[in-house]
Amino acid sequence: MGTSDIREPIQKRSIEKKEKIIESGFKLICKHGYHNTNTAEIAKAAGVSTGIVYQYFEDKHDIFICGLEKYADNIFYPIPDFSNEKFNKKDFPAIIENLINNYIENHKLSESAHQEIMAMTHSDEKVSYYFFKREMEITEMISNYLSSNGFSKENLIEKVHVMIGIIDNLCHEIVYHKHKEINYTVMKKIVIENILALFK
Amino acid sequence: MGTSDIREPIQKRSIEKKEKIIESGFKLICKHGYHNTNTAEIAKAAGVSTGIVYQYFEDKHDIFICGLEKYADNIFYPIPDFSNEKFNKKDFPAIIENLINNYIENHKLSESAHQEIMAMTHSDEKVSYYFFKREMEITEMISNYLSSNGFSKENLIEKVHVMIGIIDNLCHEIVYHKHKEINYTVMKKIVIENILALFK
Amino acid sequence: MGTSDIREPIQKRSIEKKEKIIESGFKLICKHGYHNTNTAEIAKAAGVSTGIVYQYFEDKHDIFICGLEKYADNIFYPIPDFSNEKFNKKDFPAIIENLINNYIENHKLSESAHQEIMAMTHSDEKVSYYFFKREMEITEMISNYLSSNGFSKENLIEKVHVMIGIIDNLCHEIVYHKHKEINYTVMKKIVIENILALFK
Amino acid sequence: MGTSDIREPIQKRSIEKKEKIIESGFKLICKHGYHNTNTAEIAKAAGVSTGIVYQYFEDKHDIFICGLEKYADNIFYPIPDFSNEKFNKKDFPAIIENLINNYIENHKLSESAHQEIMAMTHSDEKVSYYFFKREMEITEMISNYLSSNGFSKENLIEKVHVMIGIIDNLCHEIVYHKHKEINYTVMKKIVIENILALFK
DNA sequence: TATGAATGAGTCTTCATTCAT
DNA sequence: AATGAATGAAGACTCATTCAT
Repeated sequence: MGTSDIREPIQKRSIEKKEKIIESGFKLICKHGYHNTNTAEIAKAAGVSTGIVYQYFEDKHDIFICGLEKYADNIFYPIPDFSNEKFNKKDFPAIIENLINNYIENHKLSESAHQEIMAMTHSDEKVSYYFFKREMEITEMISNYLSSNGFSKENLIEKVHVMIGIIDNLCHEIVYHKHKEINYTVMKKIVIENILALFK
Repeated sequence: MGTSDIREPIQKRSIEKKEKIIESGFKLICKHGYHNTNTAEIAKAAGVSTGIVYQYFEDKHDIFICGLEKYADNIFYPIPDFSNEKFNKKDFPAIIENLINNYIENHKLSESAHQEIMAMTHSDEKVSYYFFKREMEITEMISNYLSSNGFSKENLIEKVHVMIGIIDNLCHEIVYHKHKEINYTVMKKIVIENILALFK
Repeated sequence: MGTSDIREPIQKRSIEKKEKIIESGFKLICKHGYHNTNTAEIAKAAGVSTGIVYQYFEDKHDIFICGLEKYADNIFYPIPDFSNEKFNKKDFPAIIENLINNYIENHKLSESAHQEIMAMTHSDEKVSYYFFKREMEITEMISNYLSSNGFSKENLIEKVHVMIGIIDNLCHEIVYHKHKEINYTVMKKIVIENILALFK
Repeated sequence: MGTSDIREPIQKRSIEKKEKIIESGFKLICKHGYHNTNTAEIAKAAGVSTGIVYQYFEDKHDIFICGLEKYADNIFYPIPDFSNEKFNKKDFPAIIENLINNYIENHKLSESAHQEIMAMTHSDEKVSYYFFKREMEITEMISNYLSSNGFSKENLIEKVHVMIGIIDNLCHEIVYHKHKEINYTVMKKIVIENILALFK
């Protein structure tokens, strides 16, 4: 009846428990899909009873959203390790390569999370909202970074957005080993060159 | 599983009925998601009884796979309208633009099918297999086309694959209007230039 | 998702099945209380599966309401067996006695239904609405009957309402044998005299 | 069941705490219904932890019964404010009116308690027992009072019982405003006259 | 072939009660 | 004595699949 009796844990033990549920739940959902994961499994994986789950979360969906908020940074678009210092134009290739490697690492960590989230994007407004917001945030962040390093502002947003897409695709290929016909070392090289061309 | 009692319809009426179920089912599943679509809805949309569905299909999953096989060509990677004739290098930009427009049209038609399929890709081996296979087929098809038009075979597969990814991303952006910050006309222009650069 | 997929049975078999669920459900709920009766029990008592219950009814509550609508006439206030003919003033005592006997019969039949319904009256608007409406209907029906037989219209509604209350109490006493200290034959006689005095 | 570990509080603080739980619990249960009130709410309303509840009470049901025992006097049948002095026959109407007003006050205070208790009466033997016992006690008390004031003992119990029922109904009507068609001032007048007639 | 009524296992969620602290 | 986190059994409801007709 009340709007929500969700308890916000204060004690360290409880906080850890809540974190554990988010972690286990999000992991399972990402691995097997939202609908193929039930609350009993989540509770079991987190080492708690089913009941306690509902003291910390509204419902199953809430667990997923919490996981999204918690891990999204690392899943979608890792915040580039931009030092505040200006970079030299000749370092740009290295910076791109670094960015790519970061992405790949993240994709490896997040396993299938990315795809599950993409999946829910079109049937779940909350997921969709979060995903798109995050995508734009990172686009703007990179744009600003490049802009403050002397890159032309003209169509910068669009260029960065294209770049992110390219990198994202590359990562998927590499992490999920989608096609044996593709030589990933070559592909990576091509991607870098392509991005450099993009910013001329 | 095991021996099945699935009837392969011979009569025209029956064939049409089966096709209708595939069409309705696939459409609904793509629109609302696999788990948000139930067999009753599918049957109703197809104008048949729930019972008959199980005479044509193993189970609900089977309907989706059949839809995948039937419509995937148009959803994922439309077969480029390559005439067998050689093309002139100076026509390449136009060909690319054409390819992009084709893609966009297809995405519009298939609405959210693409995302739903991607979603199931990681929890469903059959979907995954079909998707990856198809992706590679089209990559090779385009590669061959370019190769036979004088493009260097060196890393061609990889280049084409990168290109497809870029186009795919562009289409998503345009079709789903994901971000209001992005100017899609500009983005499209950038993508074309970028692809041209890719093949130098 | 749709507003309701409740099926209205057309075939005789199905209609009977729906009736059976209402009957079993209402009986159980009245006997053990709404919260002490679960859907599995209702289904079992009706000789059907739990699933089918939800094809005919919105939810458990709906079953109860249907039972209410179906049986309420007999439970609360049986429609008095008023012939259209005028009655002679000297027959009034007999008519009252008849009314009382009718009530008692009904209470016996409905067992504890009456109390369960009263119980839900204050936490369930639908039940409450139905109950009060019915109560007034019968009050007005009797008022009209008496009025058309020459009884003064002055405060007639109120008098009838008081009368109904008296009869209702008497029935409860008699049917539930609430108190061994009470001589029910005597009580009944007193009630009749009291009602006569009411209408002078 | 069996031996219990229920602690009977001795210290003043504890006694107060137990009283508070009874009060809060009984109030909530009467207001929202037994099944719509959970122990967490009761504990919260009483300003104690959920755990402590089970040191003072067997279970949730026990809280309600304790409330019943504690407050029933005021809910069901308020002890008439009979002075021991004899009353004059001509004061009888005033005494009746006083009794009625007392009842109405009590009903207003107890809100829906009465109905909730009636509700549980038929699915709960303990409640039932207590309720019926109490009802008879008050009947006898009033009977004795009237008897000692010169009223004939013949069928006195039954008459008083009928009277209590009439008053009870009146109170319900007035307190819950059940029907807008009824003029309560008139109804009250009729009831008084009716009761006077009952005792001639 | 076709229907759609029927099944019942499976899922989310609640809550009385217990227990570690 | 007290807390409130934790338990887990129980219940409402859904839906893929089967079956009587």
